[in-house]
Amino acid sequence: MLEFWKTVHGECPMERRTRIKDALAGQPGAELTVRGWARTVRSGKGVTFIALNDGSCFASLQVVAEPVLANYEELARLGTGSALRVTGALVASPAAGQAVELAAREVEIVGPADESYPLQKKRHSFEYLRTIAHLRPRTNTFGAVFRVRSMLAQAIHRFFAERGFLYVHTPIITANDCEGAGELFRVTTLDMARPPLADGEVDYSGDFFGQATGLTVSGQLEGELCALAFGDIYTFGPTFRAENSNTPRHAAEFWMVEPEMAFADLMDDAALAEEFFRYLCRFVLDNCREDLEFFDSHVEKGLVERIGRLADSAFAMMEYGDAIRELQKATVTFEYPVEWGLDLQTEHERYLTEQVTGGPLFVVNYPREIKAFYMRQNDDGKTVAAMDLLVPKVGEIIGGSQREERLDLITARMGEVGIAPEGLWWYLDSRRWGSCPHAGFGLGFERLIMYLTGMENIRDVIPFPRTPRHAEF
RNA sequence: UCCCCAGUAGCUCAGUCGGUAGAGCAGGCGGCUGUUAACCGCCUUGUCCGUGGUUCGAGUCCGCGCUGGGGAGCCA
Repeated sequence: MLEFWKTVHGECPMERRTRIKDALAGQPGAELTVRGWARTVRSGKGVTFIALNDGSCFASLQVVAEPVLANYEELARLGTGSALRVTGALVASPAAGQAVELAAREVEIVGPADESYPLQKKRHSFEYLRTIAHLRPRTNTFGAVFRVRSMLAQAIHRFFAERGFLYVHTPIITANDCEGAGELFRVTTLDMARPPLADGEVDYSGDFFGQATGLTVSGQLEGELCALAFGDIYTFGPTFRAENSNTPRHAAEFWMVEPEMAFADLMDDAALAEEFFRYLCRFVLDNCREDLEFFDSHVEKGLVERIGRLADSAFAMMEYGDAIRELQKATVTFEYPVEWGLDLQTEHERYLTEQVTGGPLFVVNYPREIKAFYMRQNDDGKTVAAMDLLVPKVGEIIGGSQREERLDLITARMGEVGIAPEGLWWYLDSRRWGSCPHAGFGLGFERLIMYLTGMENIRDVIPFPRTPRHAEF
């Protein structure tokens, strides 16, 4: 390929760049070329310092430019944000603050940035940075967030791969409108100005798929089908909810991890969730240390210690019924009533995980009336084998259950809640032949990132977030 | 969707009792032998979110709208 390039262009492509992460770990004396963006430019009388960052790590490399450089005058007036190529020698830094710095021999201004560049070398509010989401990856905070996001995504695959779970790609376009997990975004090629009608309703029979379709709200049902073939599977992909939710914890487009295990019950499910969660805590401590230290000092004090405790300790578990009793004997007053049969409100969940256990807490075996049709009915006739993992600040981060594997019981339950079995014939077939106990859960990927970085708004852990009225970028 | 709060210079914010605005940063000029979001001096910058009203006079008080944030619901 290189030979081909040379015959066409007559020269080599860009010489290999050294990533700043590697340059900072290098030994003095090394000659190298780095490329990146100026974070700050400080000019003294006879020397200019440029903090150069290429996103490969949190830290910037200090480039030292002296007046002997041909374009020194230009460099001394360089604006924050400029893209540069710097070739020079790595030298031990005579000043405190960094072990090594790059003594520039040649600096090319690849892409200048003038004073109208919106990112300044000062603190900006997260709200403002959301309005310039196209530039915010170049900031300290968002650089760290998106590096951690990438590392966590890979850690998730590694966790499941190490345990023999099959990675399944479930459909993004779906005709399931009865999963009961939120409003669907419609997917259609019909003419929205003049849709075909039948009996006053939109007639989707002529639509692209011959029926009404939308974007998936969960890959669980298809995941279950694959679990009943491969044993242990997981999905990891985008999920869409058209709910008009305006909170720091909800987005219209987010990523969800959904493992599903055959021949497993609720306790197996909770055990997997706990092992998974603690693995990810340990992973970021071991692999994202520099970014975590930044979050610890600038976003949430004590973050590293909190995650460290989490990685080492067992999670608490509580029956729903015990949770109700715990709330009823609480001395604080709640806005919403506490009574067996009612769902736990955010204030209740926070009290349990923040005041009662002071850490992650599984609440299990909820009343059947407040949970989804596919959850396995317990022998008491009142509860289902559901579990929620609650964590301080973020609230519910995992929701899961053992699934109802008995055809007669799940069919009866669908009838009770008004879901037509015809639309889910394929799902019910899994209970018709070779059915077995199985269980799984859904983890909100962004909520995990929030919990492990201390970031408090989901819009700040997604590069280009989609929320009501926001689909820019 | 409901409740609460906010919107002032490019950015972060102050603005008292109603008397048409100010600081830091950014930017410009100058200074400084090595700085650490450098520092020092001087200079420039406004549809006070929009709209209607009260008033001699509104950034300030009131109504409506828009935008943002927080809380709630829904949930991951």
